[in-house]
Amino acid sequence: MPDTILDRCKQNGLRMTGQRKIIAQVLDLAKDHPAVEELHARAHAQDSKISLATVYRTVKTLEACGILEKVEFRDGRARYEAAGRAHHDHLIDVDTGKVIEFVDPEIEALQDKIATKLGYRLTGHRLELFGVKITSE
Amino acid sequence: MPDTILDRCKQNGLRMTGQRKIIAQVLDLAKDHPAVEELHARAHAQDSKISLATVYRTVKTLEACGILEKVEFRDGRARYEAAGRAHHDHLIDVDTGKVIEFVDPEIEALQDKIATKLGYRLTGHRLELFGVKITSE
DNA sequence: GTAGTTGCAAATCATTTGCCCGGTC
DNA sequence: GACCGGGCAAATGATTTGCAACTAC
Repeated sequence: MPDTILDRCKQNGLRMTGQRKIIAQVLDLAKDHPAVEELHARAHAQDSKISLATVYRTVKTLEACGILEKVEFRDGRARYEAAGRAHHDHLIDVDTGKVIEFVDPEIEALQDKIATKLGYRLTGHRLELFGVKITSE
Repeated sequence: MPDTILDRCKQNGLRMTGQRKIIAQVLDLAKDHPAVEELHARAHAQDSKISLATVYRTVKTLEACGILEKVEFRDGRARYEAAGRAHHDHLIDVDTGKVIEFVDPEIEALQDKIATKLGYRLTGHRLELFGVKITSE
């Protein structure tokens, strides 16, 4: 079982204030991909003293530490997810906005192969598939 | 040789004003992926009467017509490229910001297969690889 | 004790829009 | 000539920042 966000913050020597603890917990519990505004709403529910600016500052700090990864879908808002988990990609339901995570070893290998062929070593990648549910019509 | 942006605008029954002609030409000549601000700079160089708002309105119109596709890299600015060309993906040089386009039939097929396995029919996709140039060290 | 954090409000940045004028079909 | 498109400046939405008060280490 991987460390919690809180653990990883401590490992990075971050000063753990009350608001950071709450934000870390919200992130740990989030099974979806909440935008910053949504993170703030959840954190604010635990402690009404947490400001939106603090949430923005915190996710930015955690991203800089490599604890979070920023993902941007098509709605102009940034979302964050825990980094360092097994790599995975996203399939986005264009009707509902629902995000489905998946991993496919074949496609991972292919991405590396392509980059190498082009003379590059990958430092990151992002694959987003947009689609509609197949209905048995 | 595919139609020019101007041709495709006419085919879509768009009213071709002077500013739209210039913007279409700038887009045809662009071999890179200029952000809107940059498109405006180039168009403005041809006719100093073209406003930024017009460029925004024009790219949005062309996107709605399926003439352009919006691509968003990691700097928060929207970029556009001609749609309807052969599908391709992007490799972004993390040191220089340079964008390399590539196509790989294997990865295209795999994307479809994965979506189908998950119960979806693809309506769009985006693959961005971030990497550093391999130097013969 | 002190440097790192926070809240609040004002500032930025990219993008959009209202309004009224001008040009295209 | 009607209607769409354009310029300008003000509005918007997401995110950032200056500053003074606060707090974890």
